Amino acid sequence: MAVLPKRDQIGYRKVKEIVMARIRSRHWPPDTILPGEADLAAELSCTRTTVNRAMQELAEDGIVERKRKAGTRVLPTPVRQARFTIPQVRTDIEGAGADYGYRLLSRDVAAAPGWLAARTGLAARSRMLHLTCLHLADGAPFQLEDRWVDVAAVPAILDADFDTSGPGEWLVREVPYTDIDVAFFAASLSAAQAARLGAAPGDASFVAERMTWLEGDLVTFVTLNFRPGHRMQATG
Amino acid sequence: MAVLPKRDQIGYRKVKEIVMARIRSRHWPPDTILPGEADLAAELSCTRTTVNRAMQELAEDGIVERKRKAGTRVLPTPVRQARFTIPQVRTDIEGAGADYGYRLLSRDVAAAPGWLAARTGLAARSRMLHLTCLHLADGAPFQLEDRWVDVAAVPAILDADFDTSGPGEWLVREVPYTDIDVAFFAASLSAAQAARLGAAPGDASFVAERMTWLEGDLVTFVTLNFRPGHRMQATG
DNA sequence: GAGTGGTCTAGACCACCCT
DNA sequence: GGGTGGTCTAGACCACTCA
Repeated sequence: MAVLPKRDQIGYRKVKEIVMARIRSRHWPPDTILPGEADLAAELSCTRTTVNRAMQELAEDGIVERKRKAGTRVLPTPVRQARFTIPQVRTDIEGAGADYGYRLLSRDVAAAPGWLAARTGLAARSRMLHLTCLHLADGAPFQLEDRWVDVAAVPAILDADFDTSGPGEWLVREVPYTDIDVAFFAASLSAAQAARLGAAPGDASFVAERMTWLEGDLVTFVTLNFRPGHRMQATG
Repeated sequence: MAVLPKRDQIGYRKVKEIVMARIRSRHWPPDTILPGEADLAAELSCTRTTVNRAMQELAEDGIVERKRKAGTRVLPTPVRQARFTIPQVRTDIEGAGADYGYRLLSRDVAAAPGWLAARTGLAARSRMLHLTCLHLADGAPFQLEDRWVDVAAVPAILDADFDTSGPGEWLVREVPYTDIDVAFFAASLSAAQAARLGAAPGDASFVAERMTWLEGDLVTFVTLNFRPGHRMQATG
């Protein structure tokens, strides 16, 4: 992963480091307009291309802001972002060294309920496949999945078999998508949910809610209730 | 933001589109080894540099995997990642169009408790500043903050005044950092927490836990309890 | 050993946007 | 209008890794 500079050439990683150090040391305090790329390139004896790449990454990292004529400005509050891999339950469980298990709880076809249509812009009477299933880690309930799939967008879903593996895996394998919206929140488990997760009613559950889109049309909406105690890690 | 290609030149954005389309249409199914950069460049009549940039971004997006001698491979399950901006409570509240309010609840200096030392690698007797405060939106409790700051790492913290604005803002303004670890989970509110958040004991609260590091040394550890019902959005 | 991606140079034209 | 960043070309050398 780490690539060493060949000789004593200045690379874009080194440029990034130098600029970051100057920002952190307040040599370039917040709101400072940095020297132009050409000037920096001259100072560091490299080409503008190299400086450009470094600065573009700093902009992507939320450290600086760039505008054509205005130049590159140090952001007052680094708008740090964190990334996390979108939870894929089998991978999560096996990655933790546990055995993955799966059970289909229910399957039916129905019209989209009003709340779903309202939130996603679906036509109110859209035919949806509604599935609920349970994912297990080492035999213990881990995550409860409640999923809606638009039959019009994914006709083949009606013929798929979800008795032995979940719809998430099938969808990610078979259906293209262009955008994902994710939200996370906490909710108290209902009696029915708690029973399935082997927890107590009212226990706090970490919930992920995901909408998947293909060119502006909803493909699937899923609510994932994790067993109490689950943590999601991210790094910035 | 959107930059148009100047004439009918092929740009890296266009290359990305073309490759993505071929992957989505199964012209290049999962596990396919793509043609080398030089070949693609020839086919699309552009330089290898342009293809390289496109492929690097696809790799960063989790669409393909690249290895030097092995070439570029289409990932079976796109390892999509989502990003979110690290919560900054004042920005969150004001961004939602509400008035931001703040109250300091407690302030004391103490040795690091055992659980904290164990989790962060701090020396067990480190002197820490321990603060709790409340952030309000339109006058209503929004988030309860419980923060520990290493006095050795940030001596100036003892002289800072947190009566009218929170330690988060002070730290982000005054103290450099290199890494952040974030975790999210759900927890039931204790009676004391619930009273401060104007909620009921046992209500499910969304919790963010953040550790901030400077070159391997802990700067601050903070636990943020959001009022029940709070949602965190992200986009992939 | 040899092929593939990683990165840099040197130079150019252009789009955007502030003044 | 003019300066700054955005992007492309053409060519080169090298590092990594697989066979």
